[in-house]
Order: sequence, then structure tokens, then C-alpha cells
Amino acid sequence: MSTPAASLPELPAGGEPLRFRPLYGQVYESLLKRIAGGEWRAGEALPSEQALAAQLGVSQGTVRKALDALALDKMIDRRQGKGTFVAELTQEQALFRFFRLTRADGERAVPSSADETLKLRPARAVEQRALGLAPDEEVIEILRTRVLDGRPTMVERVVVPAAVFPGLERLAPLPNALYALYQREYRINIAAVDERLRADAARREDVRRLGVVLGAPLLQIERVARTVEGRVVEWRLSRCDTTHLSYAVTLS
Amino acid sequence: MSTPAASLPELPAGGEPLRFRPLYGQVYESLLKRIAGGEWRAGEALPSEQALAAQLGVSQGTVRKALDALALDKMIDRRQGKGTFVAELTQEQALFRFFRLTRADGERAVPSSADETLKLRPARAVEQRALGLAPDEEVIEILRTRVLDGRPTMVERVVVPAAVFPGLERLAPLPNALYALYQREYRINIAAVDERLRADAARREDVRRLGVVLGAPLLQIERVARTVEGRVVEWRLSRCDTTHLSYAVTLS
DNA sequence: GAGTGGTCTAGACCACGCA
DNA sequence: GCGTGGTCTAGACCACTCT
Repeated sequence: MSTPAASLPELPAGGEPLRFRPLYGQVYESLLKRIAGGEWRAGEALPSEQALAAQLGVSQGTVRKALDALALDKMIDRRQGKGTFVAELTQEQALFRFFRLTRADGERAVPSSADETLKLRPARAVEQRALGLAPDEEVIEILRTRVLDGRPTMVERVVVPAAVFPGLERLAPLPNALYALYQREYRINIAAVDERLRADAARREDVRRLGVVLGAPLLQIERVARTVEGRVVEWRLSRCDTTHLSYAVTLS
Repeated sequence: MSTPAASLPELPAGGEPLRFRPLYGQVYESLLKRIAGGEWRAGEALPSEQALAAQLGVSQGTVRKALDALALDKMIDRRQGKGTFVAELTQEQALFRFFRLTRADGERAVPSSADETLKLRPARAVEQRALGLAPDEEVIEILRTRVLDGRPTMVERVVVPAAVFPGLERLAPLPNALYALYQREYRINIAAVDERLRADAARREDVRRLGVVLGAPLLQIERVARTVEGRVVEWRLSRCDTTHLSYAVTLS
């Protein structure tokens, strides 16, 4: 667990001769834990750089470097003249930050949902592996059709551990942006998602939900979503009709 | 053109009341131009921070901030104790940095090429648009089958402006990693690629090259590759059999 | 005007690579 | 042991937001 944080130098590998660990890295970890622990809620301001420096007994420059790293990792928002705030997923950010389907003209399409069903059931083998669950643990399955530009475009199956999201099945109908809900209702912040894409032929369920012909090529996206601490809290399988939309990503 | 650089604050929008521009941003631009202009070749060392600071008449801290930003944008490599070097695409980096196909176990598959053909021909409309070419400009088309784990997996069509890569058609057979070749032979550095993915049914050419059945679902990847200055110098269309591999990406 | 983050400087010291 | 980049500090001043 505990992702080394993209913005920080790599941690020492296992069994090393005890490597150097910079001060600002410790400040980073300390602040990260306090944020994750809920000391400040999403949207709330942290103490000022000066205050944190005094509190932690380090210079302002060191605090600044830790805060810069936290901002790079999207844990906080810094606003000149105002302060430093715990990052908040607005409905809009939650929709677009992890949603890559775009129209041919490059505009992001806004999804809505239809035919949503929720189920509480035991985890399947693949879900156990992906979510790191013990045998017999229960999951909540959300099955829904996503509509873009008025067309049913995507069949989405979302699976989360019931223990992590207790009572989620009673919150239906669910909002469009699940990750904002995770944050608001369960204080769980999705920090990154790993996606695996492949092409697959439409099955009967796809035909029924999307109106495509049997065997039509669909883009299948398998996703696991992780918190800052590296805990996997969601597994998701989406099957998309890419006739009018495509999955856009920039690699650098 | 001139991407504002991911690591720098946003540039003033058009027609603004003349906004503040930090010193380190100017240093960044200055060094970027000197690197792009070939003052130091790929792999060569830049002057030390101290030397640059003296040369530019700013403090070492300001130079450092500019160099940090350049490193973030993968323009330079910094090595403690050694120096600062213009980023170099090794054959391996070039292959993996922009290549997302991975095996089920998460290991990156190493591609090789087969059935390569090169052609010099006028640009088609779609290529003119993507590459920003004038009518009647010529392009070089590379058509090849990519083999992964011993299986023909991908049909790849690479199209580049003939004016940008003069004589490329005489360099066949081309190496596996084209971007290392672009850098070595033409001093063109690919900084980022934009990819658009969709699912499509296998056509006759796919059947012949990949051995899939007609209509089988393929993952189609359309790519444009950009230099640091934002110039699009390559357009690429890949069609992949994702039976044994998938396209993996992390969003954060 | 007070308070915040952002920039810039100058200098000390540390970790690392190499000869 | 020297030169490099990396860390840490202390302080001055600037740009921005709000009252």
C-alpha cells in the first residue's frame, strides 16, 4: 500500500542500507495522513504555510515543497491570496477527470444514466482478486446503461465491497458521478484509476441495452479505482459503442 | 503552437491586461529554445546550475526551478553528482513510453515488425488535416505488421510529412522504435502523443495480416505525435487484435 | 491594509559519482 | 577530494483576495 506519490522521489527498496529521506517527504507524509484521516474536510482550508512551519518546526520553504507535491498529486488546491484547501471533487470534475469518451470534434460528452439496478451479492472470483477481498465477502453491483448525446452508448457494471460502502444499495437512484458520492457520503477519495482496454464482440445483453447488432465491435474498459493509500475500492467493466464517440488520452 | 508546458503556470490568455510572468518561466523558455535549437545534443550535459545562473544573471534557485520544470516535462534528465543532460530516447524508452499494449499479467510486450512497406505519395485529406499540410504536399507512409509474443497482433500505418523526414523511405528496414530514429537522424523529439481509441470490425486487410476472422472486433488506435513546440509530425493508425493483450493506462 | 500563497535571493550543508 | 545536483534555511518582496 501507500503509493510513493508521483511527485516524490522514489522510496528506498526493500532491505536497503537505510537511505536518506528528506524532511519535506516526511512533512508530505504527515500532512497526507492528516488529510486522509479527516482532520480537514474536503473544501476546508489547511493552516497557512507559516502556521504549518511553526507547528512542525521546519522552515516555510520545506512546508512549501511538501504542499507543492501534494498539489501535484491533486490532494490539495492552492489559491494565491486565499489559502490551501483540501481538494474537492465537484460533480463536474468527478465526471470528467476519469472519463475519456469524447466526440469526434474533441468535446467531452456528458453522460446520463438509465435502467439502473443495484444488487447485494457475494463477490465472484475475478472481483475478489481485483478488490483484494476475502472469500465470501459481499459486494454491491451497480448495473446501468449510460446515455451520451441521447444515445445509449455504454453498458456499465460497477462492483464495490459492501463493507466499504455500507448502505449504498439504499441510495438509489445514484448520481451520475459516483466518485463525488464516495467522497461526500463515505469520505473515500479516488486518487487514480487503472484502465485496461480491449475490443470485444457485442453479446445479447449489449444488444438489448445498446441496440447494436449481435457481434458488433465494442470497446471494453476494465477499471480498478484506487484511493491515495493505494487501496482498491472499485472494480468496473464498461462496454461502449464507439460508433459516435472515442476514448481520448494523451501520453507524455 | 508552443505548448505552455504542463509544469508551468498558465500563460496569459489573449488580449489580457498584461499579466505577471515569473523569472524562472523566462529561464525555462530560454533553455527550452536552446535545447530545441540543438545547442546541446541529446545525451549531452548542460552547464551546471551555478554556471547557468552566472550566465543568465539570476540566482541558482531560479535556474533550479526552471530545470525542475524541464525535468518534469521530460526534456532533461538530472542526476545527482553527475549533472543535467538533454533527455535521450533509448531504444527501450522509445518503445515503452508511448506503447501501452500489455499482457494479462501486466508485463509490457516487446513488439517486432514484419511485412514492412514504405511509400512516398500525396497526402490524403484526413492526413492533411491531422498533420497541418498544404494541399499537394507529399507524405511517407509506412505500413507494417507488428508481432508481439510471436503473434501478428497489430496492423500499423504511420504517415509523416516527406518534407520533415527527407529520405526516410531510403532508411528501410526501419528500426522497431521510430521515435529514437526521428531523434537520431532528424533531431526531432516527440514530446507527447494524443490517442483516440475505438472498436472496429476486422476488414480484409486485417484478416490477411493478423489471421483474424472477417468482422472480428479490433481495437483501433489513432495517434498524432507532437514535438515540444506543439508541431504535429506524425499521424498513425493502428488496428490491434486484443485477444491476448490489452491497452493499459492510468488516469490520475 | 492584513493575510495568503508565489517569487527570488544568498548561503550552508548533504548525498552522490567519479577520479 | 572535488564538482554535481538535492535539501534546508531565513528573509525580502510581489501578486492576489478579501474586508
